[in-house]
Amino acid sequence: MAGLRERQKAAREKRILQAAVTQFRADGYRSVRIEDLADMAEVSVGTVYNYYQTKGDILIATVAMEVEEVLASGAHIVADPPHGVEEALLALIFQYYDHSLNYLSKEMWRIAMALSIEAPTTPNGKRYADYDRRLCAQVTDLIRALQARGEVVSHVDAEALGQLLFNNLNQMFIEFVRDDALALQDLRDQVAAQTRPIAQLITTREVA
Amino acid sequence: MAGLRERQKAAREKRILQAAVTQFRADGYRSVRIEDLADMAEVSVGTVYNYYQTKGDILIATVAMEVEEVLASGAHIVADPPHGVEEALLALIFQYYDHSLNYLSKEMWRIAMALSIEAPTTPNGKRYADYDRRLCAQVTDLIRALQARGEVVSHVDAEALGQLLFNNLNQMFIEFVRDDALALQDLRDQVAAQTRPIAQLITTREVA
DNA sequence: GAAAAAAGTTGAAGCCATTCATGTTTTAGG
DNA sequence: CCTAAAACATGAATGGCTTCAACTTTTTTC
Repeated sequence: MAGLRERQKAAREKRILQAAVTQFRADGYRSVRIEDLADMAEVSVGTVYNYYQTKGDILIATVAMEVEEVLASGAHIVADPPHGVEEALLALIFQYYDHSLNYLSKEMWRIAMALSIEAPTTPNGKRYADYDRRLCAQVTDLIRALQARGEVVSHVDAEALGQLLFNNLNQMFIEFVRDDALALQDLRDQVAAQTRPIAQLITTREVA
Repeated sequence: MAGLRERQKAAREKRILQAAVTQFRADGYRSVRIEDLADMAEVSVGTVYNYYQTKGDILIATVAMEVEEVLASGAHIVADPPHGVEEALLALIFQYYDHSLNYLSKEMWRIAMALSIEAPTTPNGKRYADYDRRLCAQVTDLIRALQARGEVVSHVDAEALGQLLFNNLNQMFIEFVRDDALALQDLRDQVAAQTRPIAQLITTREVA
């Protein structure tokens, strides 16, 4: 069985993360001070820094929970995609989008993305970049699956196309979180409009 | 003629910006303190803040110079694109890329991008977002020009495709500046691989 | 079960972007 | 030219993230 020390550590880390998820959503990342988290988690400021290297680290930890869920949902779609190239691609993309605000606010996404760009060599930055890579791989995998089913023409480069579509959906997501006025439906509509022409171009044609 | 006050103001602003360009490149944005810029520009810290709202503002002002040049170069290509869809698209994209490190370091780009995502409602954030919009419009314009010349099939949605290609090149540029080890040539190769298949798909075929 | 060692906690101090009350320089009016 | 008003410069003070030397608690050893 785990020693006392180990249990206390786990409990403290959990309390800090819980405080962060609650406070960041309620008051906004910026106005939450480390001292607030420390108070709510009933530890000292110094202790917060024993568990997380920076304030941004705490945020990334909350983002990580969300992305892990998104990746898991995405895997189901890749394993058994809907029929039709457009339908399958949009199912995966919309899955990402619809999930994205479950635990996180737009502000939290903004800061997390900014961090990953600004400080790419930190553990945080790498972690976020790695999630991007896995999401991108999932899009590529979907295209491969559609090729295997004969729905996508076999001669297109699945990897290049997967990257292109992922980069687009990712950039559009950035625009979505940048503008608080933009609704999820707007995002869906725009990305659908961008993805559809590509879907049509790569769909296998009946050889009449 | 301009009054003394006006001339002094212009001179101070110029000295501050000059100090910023020099110091940010030499020592890195992060390690340059406002006090350093103030010293080099021979003004006080408070004065720096009379000319720029935040440290990020000063950075964005340096980025703005670069982007204006890039847009101007891009306009030439759009006005008279090389022949061939792939050639024309890559000419424009590579123009952007090759220009990008003239005055700015990768770190400066990273911070500027992070700022524009993190604080989208500030004048800075909006300014950067606006540059993105203009660059995107340029890609779209190029596609329209190629359609007008009959090189791109007329039925594709130039705007949707322009956005898709721009989002891709932009995202790839983010990855480029995120990784100090990545060379300009790597970026060019990767984006070429992603753009080429699309170029082929939208190129007008001879009707045999 | 007592003492030494290991592991972890603590909060005051340091650092730096940013603000603001005060002082100084320039302009405009007479 | 002199003065009032406007515009601007100044740098000490503020606030919040982060660090670190001193202190506690837990574990290990005998």
